[in-house]
Formats: sequence, structure tokens, C-alpha cells
Amino acid sequence: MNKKEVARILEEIGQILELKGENPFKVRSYYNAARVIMNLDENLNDLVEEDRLQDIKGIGDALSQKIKELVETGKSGYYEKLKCSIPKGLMEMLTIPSLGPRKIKILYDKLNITNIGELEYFCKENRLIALEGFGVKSQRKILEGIQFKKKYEKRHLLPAAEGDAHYIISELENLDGVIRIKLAGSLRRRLETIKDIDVIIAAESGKESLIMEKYCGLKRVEKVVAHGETKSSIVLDSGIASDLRVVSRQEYPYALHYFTGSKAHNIEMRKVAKEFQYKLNEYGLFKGEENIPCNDEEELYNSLGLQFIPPELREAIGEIEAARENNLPSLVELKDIRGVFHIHSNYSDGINSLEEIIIRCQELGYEYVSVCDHSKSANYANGLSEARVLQQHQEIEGLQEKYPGIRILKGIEADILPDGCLDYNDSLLAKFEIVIGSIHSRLKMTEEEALERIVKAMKNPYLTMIGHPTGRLLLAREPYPLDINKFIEAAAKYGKMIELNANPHRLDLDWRGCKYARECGVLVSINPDAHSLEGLSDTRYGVEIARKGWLTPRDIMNTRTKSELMTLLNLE
DNA sequence: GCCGTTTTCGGCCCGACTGTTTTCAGTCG
Repeated sequence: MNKKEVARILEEIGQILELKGENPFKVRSYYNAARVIMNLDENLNDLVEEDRLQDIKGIGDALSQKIKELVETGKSGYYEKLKCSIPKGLMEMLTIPSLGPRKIKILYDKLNITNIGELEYFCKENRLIALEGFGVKSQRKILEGIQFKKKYEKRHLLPAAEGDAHYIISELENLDGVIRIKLAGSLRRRLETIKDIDVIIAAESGKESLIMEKYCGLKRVEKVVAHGETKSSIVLDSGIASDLRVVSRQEYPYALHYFTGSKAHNIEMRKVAKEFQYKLNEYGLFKGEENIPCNDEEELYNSLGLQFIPPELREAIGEIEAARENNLPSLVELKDIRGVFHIHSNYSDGINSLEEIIIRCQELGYEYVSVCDHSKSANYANGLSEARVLQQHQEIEGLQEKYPGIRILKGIEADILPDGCLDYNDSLLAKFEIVIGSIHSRLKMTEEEALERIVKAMKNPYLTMIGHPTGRLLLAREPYPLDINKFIEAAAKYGKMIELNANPHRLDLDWRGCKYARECGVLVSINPDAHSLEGLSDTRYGVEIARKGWLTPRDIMNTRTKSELMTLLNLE
């Protein structure tokens, strides 16, 4: 069993224990362990084999036993038993807003409600209002929650959330009394999918309620979930929820930090504060009654003996320790990108011509570009036959003469066939300067088959990099099973690069794998996978995810200068 | 269930909002 599955089960154990009314600290230790395992740099199997699980902070005697059992046998007796002890539907009830484990336990104990369907029925029969702790309002809220869930259970991709966030910010930023306004939450941390949009405002005293009213009354508000003096929650017509917090000028840095999260990062931060005998919350950093003044987040981190931690890194996966040792990476920025690979032209399924793409890339200031169309097996995408490859190469040579300011590399996105072979013979592959190998078909594979298929492709000397390594489509298609660590180790062994596909539907390699790639010395290439000129701007999402994965410019292939790149690829 | 150089027992992050409550519990982030 791999770490993702282990983490999921630990998380589920935490939820079940919560529903059973167990000690909340015990519950937390399972949630914590799930997160730690999920973000593990090392191979979980190795840790188990070498009996080193307990070296991990947060994993003790009991948890290491259970994790060992899960990894070795794929099962956990404790979990199986626990799972049988409550109805399955209770877990799903946890996803209804305003309904948590305590109330669900009451509903189960008193009314024997075991799933959402029954709950909906009991609400409509007005059976909840008789229960202690429930009333007319909470019953109605639960019913609304069920309807709401049916309509909007999804998370949202970065671009959608970002568009709505800009709408909110632009409507509020010029209001009287707004001193500072900023996005917080997972959007600021650049998580690949977003549940809601968090906005923090520093406001002049006395202007708070007007700002709140404006926010709750925005044209695109479909529903006001909560409307308080310092905090309100709305849902926009797009189905995306948003929270606004209004604080004073002095509180702003602390509030911004607090609401940026992640939750796990905040918990770690408060522990650090405690080491200094301080108390940290969203209003300040306190020594007794006295606030330690900070003008911005940077000063806040410094007050706790830490380097400033960029929001992308705040996931409690080692950033605090690194900041303590002044050892945070200097993260890559969009301006570091000097060229792009993996663009589709109208030779395959893109809409623009080679020349249009080259002109735009030159406008963007790139030193090199590689259009990588689909290979012949990709019938669905008008993949290039051998003859059309040669035709395209001829056109590229002509364009290279016409546009000497930008180096045009002959590239291809070659399908990795089910047997691990690339989609052309070696003599044709040798004519390319960039070969991206990607899996597009026969996605149903076991973990072993997937690794074997990709490793075989990596053994091909003409392959430059592996494209979108897990094939996932965010919120739409699960990744095929692939042991990312073993994959990265193989890339290191065979000297291959790994694509970080910057399309916001993919963002694959996942940021959680970037850190390990860096540790293994594997270069990551941030590729737009553009099918139009507009798609070129997706590169920025790739940069953001690379930052989240702790990558510096030196860890990225396409931050290289043209001459460095030529050396790297053994080209002229 | 985890953790520890004041501790192997007794802590474990903190506060707003809501609803059902006469002082608080549950949920959420």
C-alpha cells in the first residue's frame, strides 16, 4: 500500500473516532499522521523495512504498528473493525456544512439516522427540532446544507477561483475605509484546487460594517451564509464560497498570516510562539498582555526567529525548520523562465501556426521555444505521421532563418505506447531536439505496470523528459497509479527531466513530488502544454506550483540561458 | 495517540459565529 492510501485510511480513522466521540487529541494524532505520511519525502516502504517509522515526529508506537501493517498487508485490523462499528453513511454526513461529528452522533444515537437520505427525510418531518441542541433554524440549515451539497460539492480550479477573487477585490479595494486588502487561504498558498476564497481587509475604525454590507450585497452574491461584524461568508453565483475578515490596521499582518494558513502551519507557528512564551492568534503576537508589534508578515516571522516563509510553502512539511535554520530555498519566479517547450500547433490539435507561436514567444522575451505536437498514434489529436514530421522540420528550418533571435528546437510529444516504446523509430526520434514522452492511452494500469512502462520509455536515449507523469485531470480524472518517488529516482538514474505541466487542469508533476525531484537532482521543466497563444500564459501556474514544491531557478530546466540549454541537451 | 533536559503523566492552538441557550456547545477555519 502506498503512502497516499495509508494517509487516506489514517484520515478516515480520525473521522470515525471523532464520530464515536473519542478523545479529540487522539483524533488529532491520526489527522496529523495522515498529513505527515502524505507529505513524506522518503519512500514509505523503506521506512517500514528499516523500522524507522517512529523516527518521524507524530508517529509513535501505536501509529507505527498500524502503518506497518497497512504497508505490508494492505489492511489494518483496527481500521476494519472500526469501520464496522458505525454506519457508512455517517461519514458522508460530515460533508454537510454546519454538521459536525458531535451533532451527527446525537442524530445517530437519538434518531438512528445513518445517512444523508434519512437525514433529509427526518428534517422534512420536523423531527430534529425536538432534539436537545437542535432547533428550527438548525434543522432548516441542515436541509439547506443538503441541497447546497447536491448543487456545489466541487472544489474549483485555480483560474476560476482567481477570476472570482479578482471580482471581489476590485469591488472592495476602493471603498472608503479600506486600508489594505489581500487574498488569503489556499488561493494565496496556490493550492491546485480551491474550496473558497478568503479575503482580508484592514479597515479604518468605524468603517467595518459598511464594508461588510457592501461585501454581502455584491451583485454576484447568491447567498449570505453568515454576516458578522468582523467575519462574513457568502456564496457567489458561480458556486464558489468566499469569506471576508475585516480587521484593524494593527491586526492586519497577524490576520493575514492566520487566514493564509495552512491550518497545520498555524499550529506549528503557535508552538514556536509558545517556545518564546508568546501567544499567537489572528489579532497579534502577545507576551502576556503586551502585543509585539509587527508591520507585516516578515516581521512576524522574524519575531519568532524565523525567515519569512512565502505563502506557497506554508504546508507544515518542513518549512518552519528550514526557516529556523535560514535555509529556505530562493524560489523560482516567472521572470526566470527563458523559454518554453510543449506547445501544440495546428499541425496537431493546436489552433495557431508555427509562425504565430514563434512570434508570440519572441514577444514574451523567450530565448528558445519548442513546439511539441502529438505523435502518430494520437489519432484523436491529429498526431503527426513520419512524413508530416519531416514537413514540419523543413518549415522550422525556414522559420529559424527568418527569426534568428529565438532558437527554435524541433520537438515532439511522443506517446509512450502500452509496451513502453516511443511512438517513432529511433532514426526519426534522432531528428528531434526535444522528445517529451507522455502516456495518453491505456491508462488502466497497476502501479507496477505504470512504473515499468515509464521506466522503459526513460531508457530510450532520445527521450528528453516525461510529460504529465500521472495523467491526472484535476477534479475530473484520477491519476493512474504511479509511485512518484520511484519514478523520480528512475529519472535521476537515466538522466531524464520531468515535466511540470502548467495547464491548470493538470499541474502534473504534483508539487508534493517537486521537493523530492530537487533532492534527487532531477531537473523539472515547466511546460505550458498550450493549444493556443493564450495557453502560453498558463506557464505562470506552473511556476506557482514549482514554488510550492520548493524549487529554485536552478532546479528548473527552462530557466537556463540558451547556451546553457544547448550544453544540457548536447546541441549546437 | 504523541510527546518530553523542569515532565513517563498530563498536557495537547485559538477565537468568531450561530443557535439554542440563561451561560454554553458545536462548527468552522
